[in-house]
Amino acid sequence: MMTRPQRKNNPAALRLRLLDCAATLIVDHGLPALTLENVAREAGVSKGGLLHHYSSKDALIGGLFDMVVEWFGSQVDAAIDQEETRPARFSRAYLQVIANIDMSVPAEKRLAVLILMLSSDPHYCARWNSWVDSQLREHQRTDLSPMARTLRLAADGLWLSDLGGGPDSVAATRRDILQFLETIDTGPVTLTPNADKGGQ
Amino acid sequence: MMTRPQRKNNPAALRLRLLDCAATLIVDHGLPALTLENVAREAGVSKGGLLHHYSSKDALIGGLFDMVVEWFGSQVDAAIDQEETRPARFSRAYLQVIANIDMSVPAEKRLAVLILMLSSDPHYCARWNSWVDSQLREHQRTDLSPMARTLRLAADGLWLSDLGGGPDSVAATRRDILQFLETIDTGPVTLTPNADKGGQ
DNA sequence: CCATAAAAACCGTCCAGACGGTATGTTTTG
DNA sequence: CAAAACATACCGTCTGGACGGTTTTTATGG
Repeated sequence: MMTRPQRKNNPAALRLRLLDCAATLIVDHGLPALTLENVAREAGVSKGGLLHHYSSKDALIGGLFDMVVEWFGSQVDAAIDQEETRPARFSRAYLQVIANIDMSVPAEKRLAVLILMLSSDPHYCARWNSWVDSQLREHQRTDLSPMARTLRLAADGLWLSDLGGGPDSVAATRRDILQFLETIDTGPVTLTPNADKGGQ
Repeated sequence: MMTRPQRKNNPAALRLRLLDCAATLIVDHGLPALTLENVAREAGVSKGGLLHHYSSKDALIGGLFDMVVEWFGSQVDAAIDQEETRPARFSRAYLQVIANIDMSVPAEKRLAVLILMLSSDPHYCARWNSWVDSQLREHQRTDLSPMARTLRLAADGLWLSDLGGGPDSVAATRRDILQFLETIDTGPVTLTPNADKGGQ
């Protein structure tokens, strides 16, 4: 009755494992550690086996990118406020997901990979931007305010800080920041209309 | 009377040019483009010439790091609010410097390099963190608030966005964000003490 | 149920190119 | 002329990936 009759070799699982090992390698030992041999060894297969599923290193990285973006997207979707009308709905979820990342959990290390890829390859930068744009279009009613932007920027900063183990990666200070961001949320969101210094 | 009698070969200038070319290469073509050959060619010297001044690739990157941090530090110092008592004095300057970066100016591209280095090498992460820590210690009277942290986080996000040409790298939206951050600055900075949801 | 053939999954080896670095010149400067 | 500033040639290593072989799975037909 099982859909997968439990074969000895499980290609789908191996593909996942390959991506996970690649992510782990990058996070734990930096980008240069991402070699085909290392990934293959870590996943317990030969280089030939790896190249069978991902016909080139670029294909592997591309698959990794897709996986991470999809995972992040699903996390944000799950964290999105139910209240349809709440301002910065998407951006708040975006922040929550990033803020709640626990780098000690292997699966969540994946997200750190994204920063690496974004900062390394302009190509993935463009793909990431287009993803964010599409999400923003989807939530244009709630997430085009400067506050929403600020929330996302702070999230990105937190994200970056996570990677380097900066002072903001400590749980306590992180709670303070989230609390503060909540106050500016529920606070006076309307910009003072007498902002006159709008030069150019 | 001039201190540098205009020699045909100017080692000091070449060292600067080497670092600048390295930065430009990284920003324009990603980290993997940073090879000794590329840097040397871009700077118009041979690889031997490059290795004469920076005896290894690590030495080159280290010099690049030092240059960028020093440049950023001087920029922040110059942008620091004169008013001694103003809250988030340092963090606001930090934000201003990053927000005013014009990536079309070659010299300012250097800053983008920092992100790359921070996200690549834990070693430079630590050095950067220690720099920030020292600055924070220096401004502990004004820059330890959650708001100050938030300002810096948003600045980092903006910084990251600059690198990838994200939606927040546009000058107009950037002005909006800065304006918004100013409002939360002058607004009610005191946290509501009845924040009870401090679970975990 | 079994035989068998084909396709998919996987392995181990080898190679060309790139890259960091060395060693040894050659020119310029003081 | 001595030392610094550069150039040229070269080497060892690593890595991506091509290639042919081997095992496992699946499809087919009786």
